[in-house]
Amino acid sequence: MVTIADVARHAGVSSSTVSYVLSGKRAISEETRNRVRSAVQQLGYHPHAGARALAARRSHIIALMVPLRTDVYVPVMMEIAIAVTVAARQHGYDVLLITNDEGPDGVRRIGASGLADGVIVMDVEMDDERIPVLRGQGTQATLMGLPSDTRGLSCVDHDFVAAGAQCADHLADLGHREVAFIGYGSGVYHRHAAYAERTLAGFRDRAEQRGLRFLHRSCEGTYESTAGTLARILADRPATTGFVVQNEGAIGPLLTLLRTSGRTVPEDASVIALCQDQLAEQFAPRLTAVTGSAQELGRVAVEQVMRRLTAVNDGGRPVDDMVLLTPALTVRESTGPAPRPA
Amino acid sequence: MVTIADVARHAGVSSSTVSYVLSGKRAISEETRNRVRSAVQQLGYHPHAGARALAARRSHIIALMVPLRTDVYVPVMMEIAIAVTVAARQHGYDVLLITNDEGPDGVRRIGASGLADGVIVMDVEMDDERIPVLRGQGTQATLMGLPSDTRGLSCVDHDFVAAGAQCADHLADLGHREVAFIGYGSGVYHRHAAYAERTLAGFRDRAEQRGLRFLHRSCEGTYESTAGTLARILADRPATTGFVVQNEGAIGPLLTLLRTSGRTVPEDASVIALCQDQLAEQFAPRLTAVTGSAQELGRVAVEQVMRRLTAVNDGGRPVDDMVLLTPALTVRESTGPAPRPA
DNA sequence: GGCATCTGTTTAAGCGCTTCGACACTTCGA
DNA sequence: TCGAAGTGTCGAAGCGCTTAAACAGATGCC
Repeated sequence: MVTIADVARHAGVSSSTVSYVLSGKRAISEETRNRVRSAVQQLGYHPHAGARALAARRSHIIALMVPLRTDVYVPVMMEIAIAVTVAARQHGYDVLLITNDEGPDGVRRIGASGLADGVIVMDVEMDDERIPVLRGQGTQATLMGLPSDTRGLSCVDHDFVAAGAQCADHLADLGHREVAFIGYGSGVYHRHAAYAERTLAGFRDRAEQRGLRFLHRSCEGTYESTAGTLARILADRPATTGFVVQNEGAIGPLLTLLRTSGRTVPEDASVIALCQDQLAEQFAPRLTAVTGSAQELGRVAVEQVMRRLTAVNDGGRPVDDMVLLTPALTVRESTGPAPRPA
Repeated sequence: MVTIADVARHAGVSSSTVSYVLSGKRAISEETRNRVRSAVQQLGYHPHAGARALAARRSHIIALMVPLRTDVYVPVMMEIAIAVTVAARQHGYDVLLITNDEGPDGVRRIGASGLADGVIVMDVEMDDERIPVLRGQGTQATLMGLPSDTRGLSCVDHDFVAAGAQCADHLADLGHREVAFIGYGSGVYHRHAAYAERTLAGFRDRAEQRGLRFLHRSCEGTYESTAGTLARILADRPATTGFVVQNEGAIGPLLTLLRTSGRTVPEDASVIALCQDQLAEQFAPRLTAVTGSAQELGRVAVEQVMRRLTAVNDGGRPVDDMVLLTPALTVRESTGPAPRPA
């Protein structure tokens, strides 16, 4: 293994000089700097991570705590995880993957062992058990999601309320009067998952403002469940012409079922999906969709932790910031003007 | 921060004794052990990861290198990543997430810095650039995938050849004579992605053995692409009654298109999907599918690295093992006896 | 010319842990 | 009864790095 001492010897300087060249924390003459740099190159030197963490009391690692549960649309999580990793690397950080099943103890472990300098917590609940631990340890963290009490924490999330509102607006603008919101399975609402409740609230409020009659039905995302849900909707409100689907699994079945029941999209019924653009493009007709950027979410989360880290490092108090990313509505082929009532 | 010295003081022993209690590397009397353990509990001691890595020359971290690319079915990757993380924790290891875009340099960095003790590399190509680096550094690694030269490495993968063969067998058993294989987009084959080529080869060989007439067509996974692909297949071979789909995006469109063209599944046409069971269950009819377990893949990969790590640690030479996991065919509602020729 | 100041570099003291060798004491076998 | 072997604990060295403090030499100022 190549150590800093090897580099120092090779460049004819002391090891502290090498350290200063690499960290830039002290002025070093250009000549020395170049000698050191080329020694580093030639020897293929990489500082030993553990030694660095021990001496500098910073590991240059952030932990990403991901849910183990899979009732949420999983591809998005991977996209976020990758976005976080890429963004972190740009700050010289690596990402440690922790699963949710470790719970509060996981957060404790990471903080107490100095394994990570900061934590990004996904799938945050309103009254998350991990939050008190985070506060107690003074672990620098960013939450993806909005807990009830955000003091001392940074948060970032999609603006689900806005997403819901956009759906209502779009349908209202097209002249629809009776609309239905096909949500996640009932378990998700019983758990009070914030993203589900907030989307629904945003939709509901805007729908009321715009004078829409609307229905919310939960749906497990299988074909049968979707069939049942749709049947109930059409039984209760036969005049429904606008559909918003949040459960990705229900999209395909819904389109098939509408077609089967003799409704053409978008002539007879309009469908808006709350899902990734990539998915929305796969269907026929291509779906009008409201989408939040997973990339952006990951990037912002990393930036928030970094900001907190540098603040603490400079002896300051980190600012608690909180960012809501506005999702975008992309109009495609699945929405159109409401049909004239028969 | 609580250090080992604090624990030692609290328990009235030396810090080396604490270390031995925790690692179990030397015999310690039961009484002392208990005193130390309770001190650890009371103080909430967690060893400093960096210090430990420095002294023991093991970080207790394994790196997982995931592809940045997204033309592969992404949910599976997240499932694997989580399975790896959970399995690693059971061995006292944490998982560091690295993206493919760092390429060989990423592997070099991880190895040289002692950040991770071992690496699991996903999405391995036949002639992967990272392999020589791995060998050169003597980094302990497991590859997910089968490169051409596996000397000095452990590998694990789904047995795609078997998966393809199972599809052919199942269709042949049901009496189908003309079958079509709807694969990934042409880019995947141009890249010589092993999973795609091996599945196809397995299918092709078995289909020939069983005397099936077959066609392979690539497909991008959009509705249009699937429509085009199906149209070509039916134009070339109107008597085709068996379909195998590997591209997850093409499944929904294919079912819709078959229905639209007046073919009922499974009475007029049988469909087998190569995808996750969860996805297969979402369609109507539920799909007969050949599925490899992502969980299992992750678990085996971790076990392989662990085995190598302990071997090296005990001064031995790690054995190169290579495991192919046989996927399972689950018969559901989308396959049935071939229709009698009109 | 002498003193303060600035620049660039080195020296040395740890960071918190593991582990080798030493040591004290007990037990066993001949 | 004595030496050998085993058991349980400790002391101290050292892992590779950072960083405060010291230092040497050049520069500027009065």
